[in-house]
Amino acid sequence: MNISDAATQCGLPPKTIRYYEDIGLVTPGRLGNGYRDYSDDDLHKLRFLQRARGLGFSVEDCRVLLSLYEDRNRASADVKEIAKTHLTEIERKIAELQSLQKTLSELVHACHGDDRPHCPIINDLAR
Amino acid sequence: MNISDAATQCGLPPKTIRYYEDIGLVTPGRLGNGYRDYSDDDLHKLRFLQRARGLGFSVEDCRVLLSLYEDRNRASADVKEIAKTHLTEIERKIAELQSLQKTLSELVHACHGDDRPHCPIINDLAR
DNA sequence: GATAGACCTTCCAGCAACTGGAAGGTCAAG
DNA sequence: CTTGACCTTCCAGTTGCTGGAAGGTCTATC
Repeated sequence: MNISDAATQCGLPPKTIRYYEDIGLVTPGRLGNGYRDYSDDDLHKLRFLQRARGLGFSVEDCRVLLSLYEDRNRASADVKEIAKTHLTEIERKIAELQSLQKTLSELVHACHGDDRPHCPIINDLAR
Repeated sequence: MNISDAATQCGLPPKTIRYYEDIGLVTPGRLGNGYRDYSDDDLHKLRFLQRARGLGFSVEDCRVLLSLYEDRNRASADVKEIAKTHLTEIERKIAELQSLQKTLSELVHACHGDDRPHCPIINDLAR
């Protein structure tokens, strides 16, 4: 299967799929004309990557997850550890954004938003 | 005032301050020996940038906010518009992260995390 | 005056994870 | 036999810094 069909199947753009090959995540075979040729196994890995990236795992996490995916003797503890660490990071980011959201929404509410120069947002930034 | 003192005053690393000069945000004067010399006005701008970046505004937003900060005839509506757009974006990110958080915490809970290979996390990624 | 250490300068490279575009090869249809 | 849609590689750009190298300057001490 060529790259654009593979792209359609896994939901990743061809550019991204080539990039994943560059960094050694999924290396397809090649046809005589030099075109990439994706096997079912390659497609499974690409879909796996698409899902894992969609859940916000870093590409390096994905690399490890992919190797665990392929390892029939993996310990689920290894997978869980990565996911837990990632989850903690997500929760940290949520808290950080919620704090920004609170401050910003207060400022936005306090600002009249008319044609006059007085502006609590600017005043807060300048304090 | 030299760059490392300015850095202490505004809470930004010297490298970042130089970078802001590179991209035309705050351009200090120079002493005879070529060293940067930060005025009070420069310091106000740097502190403004530090706050605005801390609230998650992009550097390009900061550039506009800084020009509004310096514009005595600004309309507060222009400031409010930028802040509102940014706020919306933050709220979008929070929602996105909360969705990831929900999915991931379910998966983490479902995974035994022992030395056996069975793993709901991997299974979900591979589905 | 020499020297050490702490500054300062510029410039170049790299991070994450792609994305866009150029230049050129290949293939199927009409 | 040409058109258009693929494919290939390679290089550059994105965001917002950050690290490091190579070299100049300043101050204190010996």
